[in-house]
Amino acid sequence: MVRPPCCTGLNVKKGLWNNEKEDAKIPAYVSKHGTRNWTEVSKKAGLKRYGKSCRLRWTNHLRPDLKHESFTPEEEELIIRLHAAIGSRWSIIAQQLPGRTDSDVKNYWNTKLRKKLIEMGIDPVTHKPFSQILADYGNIGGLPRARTQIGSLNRDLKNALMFKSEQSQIQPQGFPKFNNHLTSLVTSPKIEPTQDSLLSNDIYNNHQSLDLLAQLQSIILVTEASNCINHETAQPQFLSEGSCSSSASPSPSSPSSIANQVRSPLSFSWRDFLLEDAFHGDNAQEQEGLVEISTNGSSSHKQYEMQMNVLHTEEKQNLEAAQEVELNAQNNGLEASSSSQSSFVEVMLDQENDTFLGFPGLLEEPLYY
DNA sequence: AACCCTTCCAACCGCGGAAAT
DNA sequence: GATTTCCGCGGTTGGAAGGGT
Repeated sequence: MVRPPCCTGLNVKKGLWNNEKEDAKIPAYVSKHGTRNWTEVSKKAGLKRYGKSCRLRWTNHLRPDLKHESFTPEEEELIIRLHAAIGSRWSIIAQQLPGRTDSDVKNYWNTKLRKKLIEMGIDPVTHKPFSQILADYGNIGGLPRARTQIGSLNRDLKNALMFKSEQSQIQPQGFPKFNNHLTSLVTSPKIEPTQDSLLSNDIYNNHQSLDLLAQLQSIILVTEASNCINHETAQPQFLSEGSCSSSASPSPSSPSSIANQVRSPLSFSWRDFLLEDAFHGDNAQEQEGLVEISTNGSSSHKQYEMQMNVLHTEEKQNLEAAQEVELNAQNNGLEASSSSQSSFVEVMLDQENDTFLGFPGLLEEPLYY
């Protein structure tokens, strides 16, 4: 007993939506019946399109709340920063940009921002200057733990190196001269903004955005923490000793697509590398807390439910409670069939106003925009 | 005017998870 | 529980548009 196929026998149309009558049918139907079932929308609105195609047309073009003007510098900055924090999770990034779709953001990144960063000498994947990557590339070669992690430089780096080699002006430190609005941005919240910088408008200057960044970074950590719990034995070389529950065993019943990604020894990831440092936090001066993050053990990042319960270490009761939860988390990790897992990460907090500063080691280094 | 090249973006594709049956 | 469809996401691509020669 299975669902009947929705579109068999239908003479389904593909390609551009250049017929205004087609476009008009979707909003008319959606306003009456909503967007719950796109197959129904397609059928009942009389469109010879797959429901999926109708949904795409609606979400990317016909939705009344969409912005159609070009991206503002502020939006541009936000995209770059969020991309630095969470990578190409366009739907999450787009949620922070009212009126923009994931497709908008993705296209804008691929056509404009990526190139812009490359021309500035910044690797759009790691958000670090190519010169620093090269330096690190040399340094990392000497580190025992990283010997097998370094593969080849990515295509962008190569392109940029070619691009830079064509430039007659070479900057002393290997940094290009910046001449656009991104020039003076420094992303670390710990660094004082210069007067002429755009940090006055910077997202780091309001706590709401800091919270957002915290959540987004948590996605990375939750994802990796989940990997850690489920697949520690499979990928021990990417995670520091002690950063995971050592008693956790892989969970065959809940395979994670992220965790299952085969990480070739040759495919070096800066995110993995930085994350590894994040678990080595050594910031005695910073007030540290514990962030409890609950996951449902599912593989996709969108499935995670996060609780950002900050527990100050100085509050003994909370700490004891946190330790108890941690213990439970470890126990849960032992259960392959457990539907709920927990893990802990350290965070840095601003003691005065109790706001999120970052994860130890993760964003301590400034980004170079 | 014709051709070529680049840019841009709308749409498609494939995947994984959820939901329906 | 098995099977199929639906939905949402990120990556990729085809082709229109624009600019240069």
